[in-house]
Amino acid sequence: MAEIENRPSNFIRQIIDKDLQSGLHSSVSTRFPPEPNGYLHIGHAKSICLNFGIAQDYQGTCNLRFDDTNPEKEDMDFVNSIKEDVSWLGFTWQGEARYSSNYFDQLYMFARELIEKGLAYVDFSSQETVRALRGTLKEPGQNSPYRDTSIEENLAHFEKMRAGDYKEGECSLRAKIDMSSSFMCMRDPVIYRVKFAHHHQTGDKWCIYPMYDFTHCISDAIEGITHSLCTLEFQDNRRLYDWVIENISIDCTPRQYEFSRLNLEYTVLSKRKLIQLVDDKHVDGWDDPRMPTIAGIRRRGYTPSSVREFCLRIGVTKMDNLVEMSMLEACIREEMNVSAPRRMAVLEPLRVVIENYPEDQVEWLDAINHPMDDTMGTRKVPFTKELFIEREDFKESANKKFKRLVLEKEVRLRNAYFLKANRCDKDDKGEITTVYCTYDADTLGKDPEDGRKAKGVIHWVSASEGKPAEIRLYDRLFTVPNPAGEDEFTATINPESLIIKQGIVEPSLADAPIASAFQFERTGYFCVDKDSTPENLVFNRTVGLRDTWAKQNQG
RNA sequence: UGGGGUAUAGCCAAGUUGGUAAGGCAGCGGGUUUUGAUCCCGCCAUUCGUAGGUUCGAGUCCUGCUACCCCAGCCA
Repeated sequence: MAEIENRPSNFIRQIIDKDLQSGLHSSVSTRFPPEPNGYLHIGHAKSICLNFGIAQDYQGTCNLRFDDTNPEKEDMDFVNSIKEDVSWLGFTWQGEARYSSNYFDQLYMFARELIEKGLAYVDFSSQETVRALRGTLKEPGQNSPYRDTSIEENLAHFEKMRAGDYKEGECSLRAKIDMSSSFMCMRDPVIYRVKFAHHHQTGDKWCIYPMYDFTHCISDAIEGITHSLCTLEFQDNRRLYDWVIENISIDCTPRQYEFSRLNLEYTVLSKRKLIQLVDDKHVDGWDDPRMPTIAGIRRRGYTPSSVREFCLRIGVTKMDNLVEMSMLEACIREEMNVSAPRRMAVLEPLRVVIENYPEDQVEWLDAINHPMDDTMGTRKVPFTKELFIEREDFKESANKKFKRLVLEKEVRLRNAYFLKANRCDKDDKGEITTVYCTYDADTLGKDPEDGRKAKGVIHWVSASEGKPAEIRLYDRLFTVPNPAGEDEFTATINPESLIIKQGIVEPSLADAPIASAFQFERTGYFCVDKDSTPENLVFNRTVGLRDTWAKQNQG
């Protein structure tokens, strides 16, 4: 109960509260209704969390319904991936997954009912004519010459449509509403069209398919949906939704409410653009970790609970929005901070030789797996004469603000000893190749007795015992906050959205299972990519650690 | 004067009968720290798109204006 009280309310929950209090409804039923013509993305997650979250909190139900009225664009691969993604997010739909196509027979009969009431007619006008007669935003439309065909003839035509006697585009069934309506969707909308297409659910049974506006409301009513939640662009369509429900014989009155869709900075969330990114090979596929798809963010290392938390935090309103990426990142950092075991990994290795350390000695030092959680225990980390440190953690000279290794100065090697840099080698290009150091054997697990202080703490990995690993670092996919607003959004793709490092990781990481997650101390949260093998370890950086120092030094 | 919507901090967002602007993210100070992380402490809207009006009192009510989003698929 307390959990429910902690849920942020929103205008939809307030409507539900009222409907429950007034007795309009005694229980709540929602549905998540994707068209199986693409992969789900973080925007869908918002809708999923809304619909399933309401069902959970009000002890109601939420159906998964595939809005599959356009077979040419849909297929089973998409329905399967959608089921997988909804499940991954942690939600369970009521009963079996539904399909709008389950209702094709009923839909057909309701269409007949409309014809019988004189509220629908078969129009043989060409699509061009239909468009021309529809009028414009500011001018009313004109009636179709087929608008006054008799009910009997319309019934016969519709039957012939179903029988396959008419070609695609030859005619359509239109609701007879109002050609002068200020709502364009009410100007005698097409509700059935001819399509000789194979359907993934109904096969070749049908050659006419109902349109969204006719199908959705009826499907909701059939399923007993009380609150039908969709995005803002359907606000006008609500008039048609209500018109259909009012004019057919069905004893359920679902209500549609619209909320604003999610927009996320530095990415795109439209199906068309996502398809383009994949088809034009700007990314490696639907599950590329840079993609805002559920599959992509999952592979990137986001957890279901972090995505749910994000959806909770962004709220539900009717306001157009462009949410900052930092909102999403904060959710996964917060979770990983408490759950991810710490490890050491060097992304860009620089060789360190400890001159006063025995040649072939390997010391297995204890390292704590989590600074705030003793139950996560410890592990052994090998310490040897040659180590790798992060290239950016060493400078020949630096100012006081540089809390890392500097010639003649001392730092603490994380989980190990104090280390002092004596000199370094460079190649012909002036690039530092090796740093020669000495360590203080009396500083393991304690500070030096003479009170010396380390300039900082840096991570490291044994050169001989560490494992090479491919480390994939990701940056925003686009260089502008709102690529969708550009003339050609692909022109703003960030060429450095993926940077691959050949790093070295501590040996305990060698057998980490795919998808397992860690904090690589000082560099971020990482997970094992599906490409990873024992011979070729691959890690994805989910998100970096918060780095106030780097920010301040950017100017 | 087509219609439908939306305007509260850099971003997201509470604010429901008018009573004196929640919270989160980001940011900024300071403390702790063997992660420049975490954690802790403090700061961050005299003002709610704008101009008027009503009122003792307006983010909430009224009027005008402005900006932005959506609608002319046999897509959803």
